[in-house]
Amino acid sequence: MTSRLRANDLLPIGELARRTGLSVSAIRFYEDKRLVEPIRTSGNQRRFLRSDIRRLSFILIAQRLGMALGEIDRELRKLPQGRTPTAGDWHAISLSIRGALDRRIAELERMREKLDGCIGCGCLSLSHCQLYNKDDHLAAEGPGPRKVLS
Amino acid sequence: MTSRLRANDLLPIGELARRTGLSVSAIRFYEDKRLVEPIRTSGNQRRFLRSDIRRLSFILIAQRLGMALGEIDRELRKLPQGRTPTAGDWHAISLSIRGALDRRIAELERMREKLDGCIGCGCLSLSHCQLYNKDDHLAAEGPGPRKVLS
DNA sequence: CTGCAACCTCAAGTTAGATTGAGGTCAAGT
DNA sequence: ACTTGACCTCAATCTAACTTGAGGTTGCAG
Repeated sequence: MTSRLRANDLLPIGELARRTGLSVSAIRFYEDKRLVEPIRTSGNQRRFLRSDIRRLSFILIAQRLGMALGEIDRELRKLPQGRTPTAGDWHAISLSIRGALDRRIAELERMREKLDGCIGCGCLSLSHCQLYNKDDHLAAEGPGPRKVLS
Repeated sequence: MTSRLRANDLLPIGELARRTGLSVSAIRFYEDKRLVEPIRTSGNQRRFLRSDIRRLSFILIAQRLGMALGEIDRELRKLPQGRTPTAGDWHAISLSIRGALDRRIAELERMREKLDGCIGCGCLSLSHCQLYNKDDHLAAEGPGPRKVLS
């Protein structure tokens, strides 16, 4: 409870885990995927910037919105290199995921309409049912039968 | 092009694959998971009922709605044993997945509202942001950090 | 009756997103 | 100096949803 862990304001991995709710192993995994890039102490221990808390929070939020780590990475790369992101930087990224969210909702709503048509006719038949339409491939989420739906 | 493959109206696996757009291996995989239960010829080849086309179509549709095979299995088990499902049977199941779809859309809409709050404040901070709220664990879809979000 | 496509089984590989474990090091308190 | 907890790496394991491949059989057309 004593040592204030100031030391240039860098956080060890356990601290970051505590503050984000992520597990230590998950954070290391994200480093592997280059979603965070901590510096190292002379003793080879990771040290994170305070702004990485927000970075990891963003990852958690984006995942809940259904984004894959790859997409999240792409968003995060829009952040400025070299300087700590400002509220404005995060704001821009938030707007971008708001767009993704809108599209996902719209997709599901289209599915719902089609399903309603199907409930009406009771069909569920590949040859007639609108629900099975390879062209609007909404299957961006979840594994699914890869060959067929991707 | 000659042999009519009537023979009691049973379909070999390749036919079923052709008609559903699934791969042969995927259908075998689904049999493994007991999502379809074909009978066998004396030579140990699978033979499917015509109604299995619809059954597999349902699987495809439900997957696009974001359902996992396990859930889909649970739905399919509501179908009558022993007799070929009627349009009414499928209708009931469609209603049930319509409910699931509604819930998913509602969840995403709640996320959107929260995100809007966040865009307003530009925070994305775990300690203040509503978006990070462990209690409404919407993370029913996609992998995500299991320990944290499930 | 032969050829060949379509079928069979079973084991291993794939991707995403992590977790778990073994074996070892670092650093802070006493 | 010692102990202990936090940290390190690296390899293996897990789930979902399949695919791929090896090696072998079936069944229908000619």
